Amino acid sequence: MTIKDVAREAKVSVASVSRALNGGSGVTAETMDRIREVAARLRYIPHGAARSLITRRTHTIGALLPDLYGEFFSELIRGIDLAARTHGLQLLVSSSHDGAAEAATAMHAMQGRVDGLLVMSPHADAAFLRQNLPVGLPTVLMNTVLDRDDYPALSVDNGGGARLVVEHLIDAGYRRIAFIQGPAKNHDVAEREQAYRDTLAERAPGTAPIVLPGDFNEESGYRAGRQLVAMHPRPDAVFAANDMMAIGCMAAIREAGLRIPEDIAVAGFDDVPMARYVSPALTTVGVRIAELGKAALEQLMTQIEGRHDGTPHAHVRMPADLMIRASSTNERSRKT
Amino acid sequence: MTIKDVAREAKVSVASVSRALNGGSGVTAETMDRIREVAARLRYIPHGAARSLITRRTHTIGALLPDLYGEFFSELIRGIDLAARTHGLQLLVSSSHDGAAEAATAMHAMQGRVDGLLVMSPHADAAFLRQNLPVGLPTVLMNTVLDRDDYPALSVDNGGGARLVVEHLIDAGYRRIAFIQGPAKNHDVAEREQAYRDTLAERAPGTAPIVLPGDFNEESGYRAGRQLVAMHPRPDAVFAANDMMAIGCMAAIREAGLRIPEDIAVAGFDDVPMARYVSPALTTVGVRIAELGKAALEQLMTQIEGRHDGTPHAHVRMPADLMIRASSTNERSRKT
DNA sequence: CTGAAAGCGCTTACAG
DNA sequence: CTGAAAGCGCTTACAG
Repeated sequence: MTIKDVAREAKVSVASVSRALNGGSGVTAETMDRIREVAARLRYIPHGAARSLITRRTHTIGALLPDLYGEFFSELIRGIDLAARTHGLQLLVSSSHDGAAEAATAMHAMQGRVDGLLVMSPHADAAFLRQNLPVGLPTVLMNTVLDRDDYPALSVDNGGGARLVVEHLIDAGYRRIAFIQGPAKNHDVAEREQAYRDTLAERAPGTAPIVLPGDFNEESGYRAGRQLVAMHPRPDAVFAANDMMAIGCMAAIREAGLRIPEDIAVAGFDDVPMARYVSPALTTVGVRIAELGKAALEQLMTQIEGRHDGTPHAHVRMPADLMIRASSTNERSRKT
Repeated sequence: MTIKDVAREAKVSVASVSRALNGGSGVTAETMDRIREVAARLRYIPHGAARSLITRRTHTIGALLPDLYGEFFSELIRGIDLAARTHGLQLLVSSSHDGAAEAATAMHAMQGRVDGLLVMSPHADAAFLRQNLPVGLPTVLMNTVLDRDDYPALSVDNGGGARLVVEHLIDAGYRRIAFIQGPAKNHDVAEREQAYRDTLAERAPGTAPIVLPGDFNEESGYRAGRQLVAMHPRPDAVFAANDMMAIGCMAAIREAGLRIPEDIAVAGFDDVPMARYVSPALTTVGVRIAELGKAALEQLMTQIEGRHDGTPHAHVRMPADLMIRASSTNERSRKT
């Protein structure tokens, strides 16, 4: 069932069918009606690949993400999808690029299938991108390690968010503040840890950083919590690099018979929906993930539509908001 | 940068370039090496749409979903994506088809872009599908209203899961069991409600069903909870059509100064990750969503590869598991 | 092994 | 307004 079948059945050329079905300029009303009637009757649907080949437009954007699973990516995809819909775009997603080779393959697979690319990848350093991105394909980077480059980039303000948490804990009177790390090479985590160390040094000089390993999963937070409660002196607050670890850590603290936040305050990062529901509710950093996705897509659209003015692309930081909840607000606050 | 550029630079025909880059059978090792070297140097990447047009393969499958957001869809997409990766397939997602027209447009947009389609849509009745699905495109239905048709279908065993919940509550001694509905025209909800009514009639004859409206959002569960606690006689258990409403309902019960499960037991449906973390932990039905996605994709693959034997497609029900947690296990159980 | 040619399904100048 | 023709970038029989 192709445009030829419609043309034959309607007794016109394929050119007329094409015109009738694409707005109809250049055909009489009668011709158009007849063609449309035939197309509908034959259930003709234009072939996307063929159309893309000639129009150079796919009305699709690609999203290369480390994963599709979990609160964070669910929310990110939602933001991207919502914005994409307002532009009439489809979404081609690709995930789990464990290695650089896989990430490269995924990028290549986008060639000729998308009008632009949204990339969030731990492999996305400058050399890798230059080597593997289809040339000329508009691209926007998300949560990238690049501070400024040929590509526009948007990131969560990890440093700013972490700073707000540590300042809040210090203001609430906590001093021995531990940090639970995320995956080793994760750039977001590195920024959060750096801000933790810097803020501690600035606002509570003389207090030593206490850093525990983690991997973003709840279990690693639980393990860190077990270590934590056994320390001498015991930390009186813990800042986990994400919410799931903070929640795992809370379980370990409770198991040890300690109270939150009286004995140990807990804070996380991300503000996943669950953060509001755990008990006590978790103090955390809201990162407006959907907004990040939306902003990235809008930035991509200005590139696709050629509206970018050629100036170097700034690296936009999405603001992070401190969400103070019960896990860090001691009624009998030590300060004041 | 097309295959022609590579051919010119390597001083061969485009046919040889094509052969060298697709496995290399039919070219000498030297020719192949030279061509590949040139292709790499020129950073040539084949144009996906052009290749799809001639090979009739896109190595992409489409997923039409009502939404991309939330635990359920996140998990579903994860299952689909994981399975797709093992087959080397990309994923084209489309969501939020509020109306039938939008759903039709989304289906049409898949034509020529995917090798097969996974459809989960409230608009997916038989007539609509026959009218709008690209003819000849392998399709698998998920959570459909169709019991058996020309399309293979997979669903959560809503009835079985709901039955398990109600039986469990009755066995635990609860009798005045209320049900909180989901969105009006949702077929999953209808199946759950029917099983609730049936099981109640069978296992606790004479007890009247108590049905409250809801829309799957937490707030509607909260509102239902407020109604619930004000009833005379007050229900002693509530079964919400999904977990988020159950969680909202729990908040209302607690606010009324009542205990869970001593005064009112609560159960949900879905087993979202959060269900384990609320306090008390929520009794619910685990629906193996990722497995549903994976099974749907595998079913689609047998169709795409022409392995289907032509017999009518069965409607597969994915088993649902009762997860008994503290929200329904009264220490001082009335029965025993 | 290698290349010229046809063709996938469409759109769009170009004539008439 | 309408149609014949070229062409998008690729693959694959078909000859040589």
